[in-house]
Amino acid sequence: MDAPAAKALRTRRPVDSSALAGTVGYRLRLAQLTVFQDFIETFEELDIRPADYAVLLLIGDNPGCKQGEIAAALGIKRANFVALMNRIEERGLAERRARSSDRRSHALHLTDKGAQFVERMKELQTGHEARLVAALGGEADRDRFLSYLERIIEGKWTGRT
Amino acid sequence: MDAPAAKALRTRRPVDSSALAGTVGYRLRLAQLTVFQDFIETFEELDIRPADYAVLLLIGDNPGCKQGEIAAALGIKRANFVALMNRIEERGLAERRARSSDRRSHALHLTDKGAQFVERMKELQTGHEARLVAALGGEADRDRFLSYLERIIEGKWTGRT
DNA sequence: TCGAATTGTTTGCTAGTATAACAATTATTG
DNA sequence: CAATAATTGTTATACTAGCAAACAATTCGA
Repeated sequence: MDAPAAKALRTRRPVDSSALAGTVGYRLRLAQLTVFQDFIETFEELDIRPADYAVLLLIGDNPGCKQGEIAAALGIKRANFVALMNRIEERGLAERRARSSDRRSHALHLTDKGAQFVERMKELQTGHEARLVAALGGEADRDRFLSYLERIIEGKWTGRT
Repeated sequence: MDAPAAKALRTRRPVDSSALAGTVGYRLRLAQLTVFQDFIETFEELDIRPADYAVLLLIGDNPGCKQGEIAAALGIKRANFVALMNRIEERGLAERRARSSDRRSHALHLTDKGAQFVERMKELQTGHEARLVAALGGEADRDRFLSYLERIIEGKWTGRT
């Protein structure tokens, strides 16, 4: 008899998921997963995930910021930000400095090593984004696509909120 | 002095997240979260989440399917599908039937109650989708948007995969 | 000065996802 | 046929992510 794979190809009627596939939300989720996957692979050499990337980028653009400010800008709860920031600090990429004005909060800064790291991050991000834009059809299509995303994010269409 | 809120408005320079916001992946994630949020609110009355919705819909369209087939079609691991299916079965919406041909696998079927449930699901989904399509600008824009998503999902643009 | 608010932190809970191992069953193959 | 391999559902386990509640230290507001 044939190999199992051949048999599978012949006898297995594929599951009909057309009712799901016709849905905007479902395809949006698939697209998001695809992009995240490529993002993760792109940044594998730096051993960071999307959240780390975002935090480092924002600290770089907002030196001296408080933890809560970065967290809020990214939709991360203060409580969950602690472990994230601990990892980043242990890797020597950023640090919490004391502030004279307010001893409750910490001022976040990139280290020199962190600044170099962010430069490398941006190089990798440029490649990732370029591939994605090319897949969309070019700059004009990217803008159109972003416009659609913006209409969804704006959120005035949602039921209760 | 002013109220705290007023002070915040005056003195807090907002965090600059423009480097992140200009990114396709970031906005894609925000849009996906927005849609999921509306989905969850829409289906609150039925007490189901996106995964339950997808499983019930697929069982309805593929009666007699095996657990592993539904799971694979949704990108869910067989191991994680068990608890999901247990909940659905305990609610009396679907059932695992024995098969004479292969006593290893179960044939999944909606119960009568489950079939009614799926009808209500589809009603709610229609409303959710209609709101979303309206936000995008109408049917033509939805098709254009889906086309963009498809280009991303196709995935031929990704680095390693 | 005293109560309220802010800030970072810890702890505990839930959901989602991944792997490994297992028993029962079925398929393959020498 | 008998031994071996593959399939299927299941359990157990772990790890990530996220949320809420509570807390100490500190600062603010009245």
